[in-house]
Amino acid sequence: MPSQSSIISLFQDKPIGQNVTIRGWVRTFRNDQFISVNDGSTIRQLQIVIRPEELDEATHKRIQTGTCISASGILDKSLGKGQDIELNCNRLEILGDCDPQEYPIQMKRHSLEFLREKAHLRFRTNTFAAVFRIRHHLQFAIHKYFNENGFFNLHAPIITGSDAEGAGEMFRVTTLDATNPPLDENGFADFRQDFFGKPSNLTVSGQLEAELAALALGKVYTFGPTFRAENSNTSRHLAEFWMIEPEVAFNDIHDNMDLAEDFLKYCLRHALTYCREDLEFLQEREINEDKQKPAEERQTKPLIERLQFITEQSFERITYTEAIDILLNSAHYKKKKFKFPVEWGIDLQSEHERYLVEKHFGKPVIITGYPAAIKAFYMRLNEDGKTVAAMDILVPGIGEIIGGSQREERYDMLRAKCAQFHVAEESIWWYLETRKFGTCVHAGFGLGFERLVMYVTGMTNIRDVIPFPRTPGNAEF
RNA sequence: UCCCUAGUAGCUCAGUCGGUUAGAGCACAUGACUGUUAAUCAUGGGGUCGCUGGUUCGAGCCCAGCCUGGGGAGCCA
Repeated sequence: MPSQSSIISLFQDKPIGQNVTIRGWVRTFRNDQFISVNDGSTIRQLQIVIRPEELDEATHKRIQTGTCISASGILDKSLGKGQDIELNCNRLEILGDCDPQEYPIQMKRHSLEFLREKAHLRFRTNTFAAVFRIRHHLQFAIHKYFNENGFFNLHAPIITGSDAEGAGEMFRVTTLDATNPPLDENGFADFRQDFFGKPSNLTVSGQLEAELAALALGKVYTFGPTFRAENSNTSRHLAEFWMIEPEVAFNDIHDNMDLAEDFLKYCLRHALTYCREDLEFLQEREINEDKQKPAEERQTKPLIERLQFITEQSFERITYTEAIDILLNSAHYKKKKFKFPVEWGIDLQSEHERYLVEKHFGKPVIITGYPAAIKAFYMRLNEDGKTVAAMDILVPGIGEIIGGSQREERYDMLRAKCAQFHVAEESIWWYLETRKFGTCVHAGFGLGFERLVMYVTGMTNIRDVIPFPRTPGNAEF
C-alpha cells in the first residue's frame, strides 16, 4: 500500500502516473463520479475520479459532503477544466460517515454568524481553514522575526498576583468555595486562605515581567494569552486573546517606532510570501461580500494590494499635538462632522483616529507624545512635563493595532507617577527595584495578535480569527 | 454598559393594510442523466413565525417585558 500523500504535496510535485493515497473530507460529489476532497493542507481540492460502475450502491450513498474518505489510485492529468491533476481512484474507503440530514455545513455560502455557532465544524470551510492557516504562519513569522533579531522569548506568567497594571478588569483565580468562602475579620472573603495566600488573577499583560527580563537579557518578547474581564461587546475585543510584547533595553521611543514598523512589515511580507493562495481566496471572498454592501462601506483596494501597500510605505509619524492641529484645521471639523469635541488633552476617539488614518494620511500613522494624564503610569515623562513618550500605531480599517512607550526608568519619577495614579508601591515593589538597581532607558510595545490576523485576512470580526472566541456570555466549545 | 437593528423551513431570505390552508431559492429524499466544477432536470417531504404576557372577533404582522445575533459607541490590544 502506498503511503499517504498530502494534497498540497501532490499539487506541488505532480507525481503523474504514480499510485498515491490521500485522506480527507468530501466537499462535493458531482455527477456521481467526481469527488472533490480537501485535507486541510491547502485551500485547493483534489478531484477524485471514480467509475460509476465500480461503485456499489451502498458506498455511493455514503459519499456525502463532510464524509471522511481514503482514496488510492493513479495520479493523472485532468481531463476537466477546473484543475490540472486528478486521482483515478481504484480503491475507495469510507473512514467516517457524515449524515447529510444532520450535517450543518453545506457546499454553499454560509453566514459567518451562523458558522460562529458551529465553531467545532467551521474549520471545514474554505474561509476558516484559510484564516487559521494564515494565523499559524503569522505566529511563526513573529517568532522568526524576533529570533533573527536577537530577541529571547519570555514566558510571562498567566496567573499573576499583581493587579496594578491598570489595563482593565481582571479575572479572579481562586480555589475558594464561591458559595461559602472563609471570611476575614471584616466579613470579606479571606484570600489568605486561598491557593496562593493572596488574591490572584489572570494576566492582562506580560509587559511588566518583560521589562524585568529586558533589564538583564537586553531584548525579549512575550507571546502569550491575556485576559480582560471587560464587558465589551465589539467586533474588535475578546476576553481571551494573544498578545506580543517586545521589550528592549537601551531603546528610546524612536528606536521603538523603528522596531514596530519593521516588525509589522516583516509579518505582512511573510504572509504575502507563504500564504499566497489563502490570501487570494480571502481577497476573492471579500470582493464578493463587498458587492452586497453600499459603496461607502466597500474596500477601496483588494486585500493583497492593501498589504503590499503597507509594506512599501513608510509610516507617518506625528505627535499628539500635531494630530490635534490636523483635526482642528480639517474641513471635517469645521463642518462639525465630529461627534466628540476636539481639544488638546482629550483622548482621541475612534472617529478621530479613523479620520487621520483613512482620510488625512491614507496610510499607517504613528502618534507619539500623548498627554501624561490619559496614559499609563509607567510611560516616560517628556521634558515638557506634560506629555509622555507613548506611541500608538493606527492602521486603516482596524484603528489601533500597536500601543507602546518608552518606559519611565527614573526611580523618583516612577514613584511620583505611582502616587499620582494611585498605584500602591508595595504591590509592584519588584518592578520599582529594577529602577533602583542599574536602571536604564528601555522601551517596548504590545500588539494584539488577533488584530494582526484580522488585518492580514481582511476579516472584520475578531471572533472569526481565533478558533474558539471567548466573549461576555460566551465560552462554548 | 449605552444607542441602532434583526430573529419566519437545516441555510439565506420574502411575507402588502391585522383576515381564511405560511412562501421562494438552496439543502435534503426519490427518479432521470453521466467528464462534472457549489453538475443539471423532474417530483416530493419539511414550520412551536425567538420566548412570555397583552390588545383584538381574529396576530408572523400591533403593544410591553425578556432572550439571542449583528452594527456602532465607550474601554482597549
